[in-house]
Amino acid sequence: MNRFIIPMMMGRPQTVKVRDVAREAGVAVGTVSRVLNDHPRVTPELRERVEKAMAHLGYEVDVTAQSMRAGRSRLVACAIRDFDIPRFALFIKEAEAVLREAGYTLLLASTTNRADIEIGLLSAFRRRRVDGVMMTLSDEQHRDVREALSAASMPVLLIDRDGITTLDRVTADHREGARLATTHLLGLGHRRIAMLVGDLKAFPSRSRLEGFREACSAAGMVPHPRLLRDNVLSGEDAYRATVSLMALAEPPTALFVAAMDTLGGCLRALRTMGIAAGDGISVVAGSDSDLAELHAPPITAITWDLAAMGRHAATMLLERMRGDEIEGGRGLAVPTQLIIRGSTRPLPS
Amino acid sequence: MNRFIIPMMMGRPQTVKVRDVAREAGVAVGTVSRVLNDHPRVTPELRERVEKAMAHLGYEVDVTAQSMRAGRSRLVACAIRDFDIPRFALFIKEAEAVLREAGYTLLLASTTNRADIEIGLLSAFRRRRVDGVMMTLSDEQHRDVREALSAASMPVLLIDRDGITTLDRVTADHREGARLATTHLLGLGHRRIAMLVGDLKAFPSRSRLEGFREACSAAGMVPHPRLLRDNVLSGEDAYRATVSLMALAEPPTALFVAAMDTLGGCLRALRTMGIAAGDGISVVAGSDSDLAELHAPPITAITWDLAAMGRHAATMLLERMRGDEIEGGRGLAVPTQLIIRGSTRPLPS
DNA sequence: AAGAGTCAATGAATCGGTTCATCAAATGCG
DNA sequence: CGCATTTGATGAACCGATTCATTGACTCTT
Repeated sequence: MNRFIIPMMMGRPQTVKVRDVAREAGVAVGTVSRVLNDHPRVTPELRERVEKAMAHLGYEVDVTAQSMRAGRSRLVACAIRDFDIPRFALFIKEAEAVLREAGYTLLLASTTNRADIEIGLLSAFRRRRVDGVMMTLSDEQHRDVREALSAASMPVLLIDRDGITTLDRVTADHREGARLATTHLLGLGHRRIAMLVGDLKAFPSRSRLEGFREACSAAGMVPHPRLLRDNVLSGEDAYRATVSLMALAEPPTALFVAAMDTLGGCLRALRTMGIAAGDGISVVAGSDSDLAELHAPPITAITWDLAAMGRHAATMLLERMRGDEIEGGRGLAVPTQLIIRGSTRPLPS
Repeated sequence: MNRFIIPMMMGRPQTVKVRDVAREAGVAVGTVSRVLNDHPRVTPELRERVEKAMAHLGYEVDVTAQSMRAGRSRLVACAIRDFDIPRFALFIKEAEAVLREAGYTLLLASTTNRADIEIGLLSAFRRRRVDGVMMTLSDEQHRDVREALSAASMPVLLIDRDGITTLDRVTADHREGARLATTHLLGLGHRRIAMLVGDLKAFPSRSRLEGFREACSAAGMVPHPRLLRDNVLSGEDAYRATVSLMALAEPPTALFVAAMDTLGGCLRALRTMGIAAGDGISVVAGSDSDLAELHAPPITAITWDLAAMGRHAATMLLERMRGDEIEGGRGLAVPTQLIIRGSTRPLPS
């Protein structure tokens, strides 16, 4: 005898809807909705009946439909230039925890530090009715980016950027960190101090350079332009920059590797060239890491609380999304400190 | 003369809708939708008129509304136990790039390696009508988790987990990596080999232990149970485990720090105790890093291509989401290799 | 007991797209 | 030319929740 062949369930999986729950419980759809949203004026008796029906049918609310009706999505987008940077992960982790606690889900995208992608993402976020955005910018002065930001229609918070004062910003005090590091090197007698720094269009590098220059002029010293290398963004960049610096006729006696996550490239170059950090040359890292701490000798480094940055960013964005009336953009700077280790030594006289 | 006070625009920002575009272009709403979705049968003349109207009004589709109608969201969720792990960031970065290319947006959440959170996230993802999920699991055998997975209603891909063969899995060949590392140590004459490993309920640690045991029995050697430390999940755990191991009456002559991202803690402990890696004790790291490469001496380490894992995971999930009829779950294992460096030396006889 | 006021529950309208049955016009064919 | 077929456009219905004007029942007041 033939068996009927049961066809694969195709297309939209049939889900349980409020309508179904309402029918099961013998109430109106509006009542089910009120139960769902904890409306204060629902009799316990009905509430229980509805909840029983929901459990029985395995009902789950459709967030998409809620979003459409409410005009908000309970999504927060985070776009950073490259989340391959280990320490940024800490920022995201903390921000996500705070946001999830508040009922939001995190959307993630990477901008590759390109203005066109930043603009594209902003519009993609808007199309998704995202409730808030936290992001880095490749160039705060970029005309089209600024235009896209002002057309954003949802709160935007800048991560480690300080150029647009109408927006909320969470930064680290890189200027002070760089000033401390440079002052430390100057105090040890160093004068030929090389600096490896990232993209000077963006806040962190720009303010690190400021701090560097500030310390130099406080010591009555003019930094040598040939010892400044900008656009150092990756380990490979740092490797090349270090090699070329050490090949100079008058090589630096100290290296300030200020860009994030580039210490490895620099140390690799020094090792290849047979130069010992600390002994042959003093080295300061712009951001601390296991690598800096556990290197031999351990590397003097600047540090700050990235977890706190993540928490603050999420909290400030939540306030904006709640619609709190806050005047203008707020800037919050997390302090930086210098951890002095064995890689920075007095210049031999 | 009094000025009228213009009230702040409150509530829902009035957006341009297809209806408005249709009116502006003098066509039906259905036609605008067909232009939006590149329907083949639209005369170029009309298409142009509609596109002009969209540009003129600054129209942007509402992805939420599209999602609701279509029953899919073009969202892919990624939930991993802790994205503070630097190398995982690489996985996510590559996966996100592939997914974005295909028109999907990445949702991110961290599970803290807790089964209840994993279950909660699965249902949150379902409520958001997420199209696909990639995730780690704290315990593949956990009853409730398996139940939640089978009720998932969207494709789920496991990241570095291999226990549920009905699902797609992307793993690294940790077993082979551990086997290579252990064989290497045994070949150098080591017999008291300590192993620091994570949660044995999860695939990576379990299969590392298998590889370790396999190499041991191939050498006719029985590993000493007191030298095995599991549940080493953080740098602090590794620190404590190392200290306690080295304080044994018969301390190990080699340390296999197999858990991810725990090498730092181990090296910190050794430094504190005045033991030199390589010289006093041989050390192998379960995953490579700048720290391993640039340490003095450089640390022998297992490595694999996490970027490729990310790409594969995204690609396989995309195939599932396209609805390709694929039999059962597919398992893809990325190969691991051992990089031998100075931290592993022959046992002095 | 009539009128005013509360309180719960109802269900039609709404959010902003997409789909598809339907229709009109254009084309093909003998 | 007449009939069948194809093509392009139309707009009502729909996706699944929430909202709010409305209704009916009940409680106070006087």
